[in-house]
Amino acid sequence: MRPTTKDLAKAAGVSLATVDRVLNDRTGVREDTVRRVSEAIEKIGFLRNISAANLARSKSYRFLFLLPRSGDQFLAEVLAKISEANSAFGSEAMRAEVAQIHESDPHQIANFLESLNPDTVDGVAIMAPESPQVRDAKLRLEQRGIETVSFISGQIRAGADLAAEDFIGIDNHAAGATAGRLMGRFLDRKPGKVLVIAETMHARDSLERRLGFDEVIGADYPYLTVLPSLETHGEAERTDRILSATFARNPDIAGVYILSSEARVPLQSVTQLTQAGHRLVIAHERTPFTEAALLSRQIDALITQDPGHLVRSALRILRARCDRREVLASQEKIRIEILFAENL
Amino acid sequence: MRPTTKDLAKAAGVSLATVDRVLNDRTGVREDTVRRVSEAIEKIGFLRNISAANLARSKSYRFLFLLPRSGDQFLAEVLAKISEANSAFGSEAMRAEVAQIHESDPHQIANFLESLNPDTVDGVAIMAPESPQVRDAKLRLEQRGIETVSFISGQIRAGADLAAEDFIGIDNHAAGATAGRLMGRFLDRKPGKVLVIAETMHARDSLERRLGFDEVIGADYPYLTVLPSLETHGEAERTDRILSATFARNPDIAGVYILSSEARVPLQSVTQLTQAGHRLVIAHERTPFTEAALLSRQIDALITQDPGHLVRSALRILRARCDRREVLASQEKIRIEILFAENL
DNA sequence: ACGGGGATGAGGTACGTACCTCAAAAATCC
DNA sequence: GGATTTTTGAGGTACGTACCTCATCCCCGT
Repeated sequence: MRPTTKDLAKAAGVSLATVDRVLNDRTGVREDTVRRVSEAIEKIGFLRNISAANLARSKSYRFLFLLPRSGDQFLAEVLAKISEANSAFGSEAMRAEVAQIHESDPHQIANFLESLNPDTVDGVAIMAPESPQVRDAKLRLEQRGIETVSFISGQIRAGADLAAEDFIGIDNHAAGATAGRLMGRFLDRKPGKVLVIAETMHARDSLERRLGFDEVIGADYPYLTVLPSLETHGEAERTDRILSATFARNPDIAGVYILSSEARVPLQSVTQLTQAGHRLVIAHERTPFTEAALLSRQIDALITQDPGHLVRSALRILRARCDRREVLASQEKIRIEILFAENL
Repeated sequence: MRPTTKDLAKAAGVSLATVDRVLNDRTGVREDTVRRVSEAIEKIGFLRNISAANLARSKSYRFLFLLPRSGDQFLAEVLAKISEANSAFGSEAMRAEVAQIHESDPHQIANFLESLNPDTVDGVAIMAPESPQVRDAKLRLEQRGIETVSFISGQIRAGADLAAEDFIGIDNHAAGATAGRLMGRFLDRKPGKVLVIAETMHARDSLERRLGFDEVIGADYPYLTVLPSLETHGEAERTDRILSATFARNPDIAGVYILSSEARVPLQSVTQLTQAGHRLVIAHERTPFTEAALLSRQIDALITQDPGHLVRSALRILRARCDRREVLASQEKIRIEILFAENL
């Protein structure tokens, strides 16, 4: 049997009340006594029963996902996983809600965060481009007792030694490098051009992917030329236009790297402009669309992160923070997955 | 506030005692009343508070991993993750233990399973080659109220429609196919031979990987010749011998696929016999050794499954079975991961 | 209308922890 | 040494569920 607070009290030679005072950081306990209890905790291997504690406290956790409004399929997957997590974690007294805000306006995001009430929300997972306003708002949230994490994008600095728990998502530089490696190895060893298509290059995520991509190509596949990034702005017409122009000017494009999460618009143009899949295409994120494209060989490889894992990880980390508990780092590491038709 | 049994009783117009009888499948309730309670459950969205239930029952879950004795590094990783899971799930009243048995003797395994006591063990994750004896022993265990799952290897039939919860691990056919795809795309499009090295081809896992590998190579890269599988039996000396002989006879080996989980022995031979990494090497499982080999370019790609995920998945599935709960299928799907130096 | 038996209700205790009150003991101060 | 403050103990209630007992009710067949 696991030792209980009663056992702990006996082992420490104090009463239950004092054990409670020590465990919950209440005042009015001599330092000496605290030490005796702490030693007893070590000695008998006492572990607080969190279920019982939450029951007694009748505590439940309310978390919020702050997501952009943009309607791409990857975001839809994330939303689906959030509602899935809600039913899965339902019996554990956690509830996740969603708020969607225009990502382009840092002020609006900051205002929204400012308006959150610690009585209504225990933690927020924020998916938003980094900006000083949002960073400040996050700090203030934490001061007011609301836990926060950066979700998928918007970390302060990738590759820095920021704790895994502060940012939930992949290292975009590494993701770009992985794309670069695949591109380099899949293409024949002869000169050619590589096209990079993004929704916008203003997002740090896109920049980092591009950087990682270029690094690998530059170092190991110097015979490949990576063209300047084309920006679709999510508009089908514009995409068609600039892609036809680019393909016309560069008949020797051997590979295409679509680095934004919405591959649909650019891929449709690329497919039209290219004969019978003889151009290597690498894209990001698994959605019903990209999955189908992978199976029909319109896409050769997909670099993804698991939205279900992202969501659950965010919830587990927020919850651990609320409980002032450690998380299992290896479980929360979001992997850069590579998908072919074979390992879908 | 989440509805409690009290609310449920009120909503169903019955007493707490009857609610309890219905919820816990006790006898002495009219069918009609059961229906009324069930309807009330739907109506008010009642969800049993599992923490409170386990607390009341003072139930804790004791699970067992039955693993082979063989000391390869992948197994060591699994063992490490089991002890990690023990500390992570410690506060949730689950404990995982390990028993290691010679995998070669189905009788011994069956005997061991037979000896398990439902009072001591709630569930077992079994990693063992399939055999009629073990299959029977599993059935008997389940009859005696001990839950079982196949772990990593030993599933009855891969690709069949067996529920995800019965087998925890990757589809080895797909893993082999993924290796085949990588091999085919990474090699230049010119004739060459591919060497396949296994510890033994008697295991179904190895056979399936080989099958998947051959299928892809045969279909899409007909100019490649896959040599018969070499078996190392885990012996360094023997491996050295047969590999030098094979390389001497086949100077045009362009790629090597090491399909067993212990890549160390064959890789050391391959490295010695090959000049400066101009031979493509694909291996399985991430271990300290293969990781280092990937970084030093002795291995070009690694196909892996996450041991931490395997362990946690096994525990979650066993636990859900004990609680007669559904699992979140998407969380328990073990992915076939592809690793390069870039996405380690 | 009666007995029998199954169905139901009322109420209790327990699980391990949180949080409260009040009294008693111990340490501190002057 | 006495008064004051701080620390500690004892005991209670609560959380949501499980599991137990006993009393009562209703329905059935006769």
